[in-house]
Amino acid sequence: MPELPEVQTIINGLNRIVIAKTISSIIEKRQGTLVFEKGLKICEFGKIKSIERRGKYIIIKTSKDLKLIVHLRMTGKLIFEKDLNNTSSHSRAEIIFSDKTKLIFDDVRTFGKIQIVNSNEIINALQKLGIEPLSDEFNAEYLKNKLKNRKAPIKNVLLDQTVIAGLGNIYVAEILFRAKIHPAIPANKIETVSLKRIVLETKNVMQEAIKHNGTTISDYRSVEDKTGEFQNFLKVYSKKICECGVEIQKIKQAGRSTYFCHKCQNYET
DNA sequence: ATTGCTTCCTGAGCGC
DNA sequence: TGCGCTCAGGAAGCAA
Repeated sequence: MPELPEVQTIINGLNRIVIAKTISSIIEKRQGTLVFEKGLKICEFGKIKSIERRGKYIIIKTSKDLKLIVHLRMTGKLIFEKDLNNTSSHSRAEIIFSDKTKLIFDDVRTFGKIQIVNSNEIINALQKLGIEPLSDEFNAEYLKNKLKNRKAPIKNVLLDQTVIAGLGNIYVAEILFRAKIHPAIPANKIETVSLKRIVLETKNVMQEAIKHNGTTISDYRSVEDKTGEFQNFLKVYSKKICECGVEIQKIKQAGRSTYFCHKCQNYET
């Protein structure tokens, strides 16, 4: 499931491969994958001018003042393909370039979408996003302020994209393990010294995961169709035994599985 | 304002 | 081999 490091890896790949290519057409292979801004008239898509990330969103800007806003959700992939005759098993949309290459949006579970809007259009979901975990503004003070009225478990609140943009289930588990924080502690009960560890480990985990091209548990692939390597560095997510020798606990929080070590992650604020 | 439940969807893995 | 069941989960929409 693509989270910030996977999305960043994809963007790095796109910037190597498809920047400046001219889009000749975009083909929808499964209805509902492409979402056009209401009333938008498109004559030409233009050239790919820039590719940026915000949270888990990929924002592709073109020379014809359009934005393609891609969200991969659970199983979405953007795979570059040199042969127009080739496709993939779950191709949902294909961005065709004038040089007879294409970018395939492949998505098994079909939750992913590509929104196509005017470059000046402000997307509600993007506007509501919290700050980027790798920015300097993400610090203990920011977190303390954001969490002060949140009594939900810290695990759930860290997954809230309006608090921090880009974390998902795998990385939150790893961050809380490294910060030695129990996932069920109410967010507003966590002391500043612990918040500082969360901030530090969030940045560490994000940087290390980007360095290793993200985490592939099952579906995630880079633009070049390669797996990430950070799965080799995971300490708790989908693990059975902690490195301390104790059995990893698996619980449900807000409908999602949480992995943690009850010995290393004490229920202390 | 905050929280949690449901929904979308397909394929893998499991027991029988 | 194949059937039916459970699980995986990001975020929108909704009710409380």
